[in-house]
Amino acid sequence: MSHDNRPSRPLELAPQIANPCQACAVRVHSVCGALEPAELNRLAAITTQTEAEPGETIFIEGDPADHLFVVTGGGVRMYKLLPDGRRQITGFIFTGDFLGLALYDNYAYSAEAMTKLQLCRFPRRKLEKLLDEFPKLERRLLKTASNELAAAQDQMLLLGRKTAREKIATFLLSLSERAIRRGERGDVIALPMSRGDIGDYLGLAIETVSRTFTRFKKLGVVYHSNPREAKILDRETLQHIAGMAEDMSLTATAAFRRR
Amino acid sequence: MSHDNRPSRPLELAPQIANPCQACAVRVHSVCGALEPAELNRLAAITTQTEAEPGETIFIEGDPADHLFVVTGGGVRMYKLLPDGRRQITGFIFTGDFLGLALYDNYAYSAEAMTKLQLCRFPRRKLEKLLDEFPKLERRLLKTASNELAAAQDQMLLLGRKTAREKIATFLLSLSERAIRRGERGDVIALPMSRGDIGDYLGLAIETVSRTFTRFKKLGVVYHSNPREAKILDRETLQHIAGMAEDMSLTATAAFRRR
DNA sequence: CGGGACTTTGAGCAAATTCAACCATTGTGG
DNA sequence: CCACAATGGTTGAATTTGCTCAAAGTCCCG
Repeated sequence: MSHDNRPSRPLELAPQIANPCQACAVRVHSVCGALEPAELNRLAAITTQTEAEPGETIFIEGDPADHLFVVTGGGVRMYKLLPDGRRQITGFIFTGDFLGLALYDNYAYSAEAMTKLQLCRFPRRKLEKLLDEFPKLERRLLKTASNELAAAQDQMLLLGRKTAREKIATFLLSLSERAIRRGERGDVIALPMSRGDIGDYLGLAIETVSRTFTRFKKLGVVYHSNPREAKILDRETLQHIAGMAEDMSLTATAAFRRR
Repeated sequence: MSHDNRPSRPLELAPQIANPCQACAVRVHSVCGALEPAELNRLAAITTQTEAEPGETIFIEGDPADHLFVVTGGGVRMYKLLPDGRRQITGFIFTGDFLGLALYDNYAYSAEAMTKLQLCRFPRRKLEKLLDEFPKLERRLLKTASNELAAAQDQMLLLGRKTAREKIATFLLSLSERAIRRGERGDVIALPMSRGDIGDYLGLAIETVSRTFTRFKKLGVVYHSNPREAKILDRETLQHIAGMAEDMSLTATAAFRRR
């Protein structure tokens, strides 16, 4: 258990030799992509590159929200806890994603590295100053927030109204879509998170996650070479199981049904 | 069923005699509060005041997101549907709240009037132009989005990990806190939504909502003079049942527990 | 080779849902 | 003004989904 690893320390490397943002591979996918190369210097000036080990805590719910982050490599789980230890993972974050979007004084959730992690860290105060200067950046952040809000609503639908099978199917498909969006192949999916993480993300017990995976495997829908990888064999069926909420915008007729 | 009432029509009143925003009672509580009285004219110029009847649809998930709204009177439910009609209510919105925060092309959810409703309607394009002009407004919107994101995460915790009793207790307390924040009394709570709405908001069957209310009543925690009103008799116990996730920031020790 | 963490599988159980009546309130037409 | 339909809410019984508890299997690392 590595929760006593408090927020990470600056990287050992010399930080500002050249502008690290210029060379950053994930820039285009992330908020930083809103800025012109010339403007990037201003961003680079307030950036500290840091790392974290698997299991290490980036910040804890309730901590003063002094920093915002961009993940430049690795995966993060965000979560909230109940006093008795029950945990809800509110999201997984991967390379290129923004972490810590909170314009309030304290983090609303905790964040932990799932894998070895590289991060860019921005002091919140300084970043807010930069927002005043570059409206483009602020607009981008607003769109990011808007995006996350939509994702959160999808997740509410999943948590509140989908069955275990539907939850797992939706989860696999959304990981697949995320991969495709990043130009990776969509059929072989890496699962950097544990069964427990998946359960706490989908509102299921760890055993239910495992059983459901097994069921999908027996159905021939998914194949696992090992627990940390899933290969989608029958996307059609998976989409069918997931409930296909995605098609809603097209059908729209269902909006007239009530239970 | 009144779902064929499509987006509402302009109010009968002469719209621009004086600046209606100047006199607006909910301004301070809402995004409009970000602007100086002088700047309000610009906002007023793109505003249309409209109304809607109970049950009337404001917009449907997937519709082009042409307008944003501020609720100036009444209550709204936002929801998403699965193709088979299962519904998840993603939030209730009341007087002073912003509706339709979506900087993308289509609404991510549907919105329906729960009560007789007054709204200010802003064309999205024009409002976005105004954002360029008034960074204050954009910052306010970003804070609003940030806020909603935090609320969405709380709701995920509730949906994924709380029991029926905890859900109902949390729901009552959050309605109470909202009322207090608005300067109303916190013990007598109006429930403008039906049991079905509450169930679809909390991820419960309608019968479970009803049974849990009855249980609370028998426990002497809550009293209902009628189904649309709840009076909190024993706030302590209610908070205890709710799981008190709110205190997390103080205790923090629980962050080290795992299941 | 052995310990530990994670995963899978099985059996029994419990919380919440479903199905089915019944009750209460409101509005309508005779 | 009353009867009664309609809507929404409550209550009960049976069922089910997913959880808990328990044990065994797998993989990784030292």
